[in-house]
Amino acid sequence: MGGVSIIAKRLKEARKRAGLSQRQLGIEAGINISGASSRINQYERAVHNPDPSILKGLATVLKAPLPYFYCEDAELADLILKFSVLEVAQRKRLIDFMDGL
Amino acid sequence: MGGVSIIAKRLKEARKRAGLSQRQLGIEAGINISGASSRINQYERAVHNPDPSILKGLATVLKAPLPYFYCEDAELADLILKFSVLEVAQRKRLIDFMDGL
DNA sequence: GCTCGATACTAAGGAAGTCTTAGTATCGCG
DNA sequence: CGCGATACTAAGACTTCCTTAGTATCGAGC
Repeated sequence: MGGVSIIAKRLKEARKRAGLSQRQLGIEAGINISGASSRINQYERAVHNPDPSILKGLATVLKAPLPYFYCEDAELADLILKFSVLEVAQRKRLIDFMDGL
Repeated sequence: MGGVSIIAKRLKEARKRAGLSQRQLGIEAGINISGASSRINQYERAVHNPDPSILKGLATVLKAPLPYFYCEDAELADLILKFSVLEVAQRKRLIDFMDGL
């Protein structure tokens, strides 16, 4: 079977990177404590899809930009993650470089 | 007032660029003809939020990557759009450049 | 290999959202 | 103005998510 949704995959990926449990992630993102574990689990298994406003909170905890979670292409996902930690001046240089390609 | 959701904004932006009506966009993306106009309108006004699977269809018609529609940061939005039209070799060069920053 | 706590996972109904339908408002132009 | 195309809206049918309660699985220590 092809794939769980891309959100599910990226979410799990980012949560592991952050070293959090499903429950911890949910709580830190402001989800009601009693449903936190179940909801994050449902998201990671693509039983349900978090809407952008929820995912934004998770993204903040996981220190990744929201668009990252919708990225099927691995290269683009990588680009987005790395871009998000660049300084303003470095971003400018990167964009200038790209415009010159 | 602050803002309609970022999806709404980017959707309208991209549809205008493509020169399509709300109805046309919906139909080309495979939405049932009788509800196409109303649904795209609801998305652009953030009355309702399209889920990723629907938005993917719209993204294809509008020739933009899915993550673009979730991008609040204008620079990152621009980066994503431009990256999506690069050749494989150019993408590689861009990523190498970024890794060296 | 047993126990215990933590973590992962699941079913099901109530709660909250979307989609469809039908229709009104507005715009552009002859 | 009159007409077609486009934009927009309300509301009920319909679909999906969120909460609750509970089971399964894993790992560490004994």
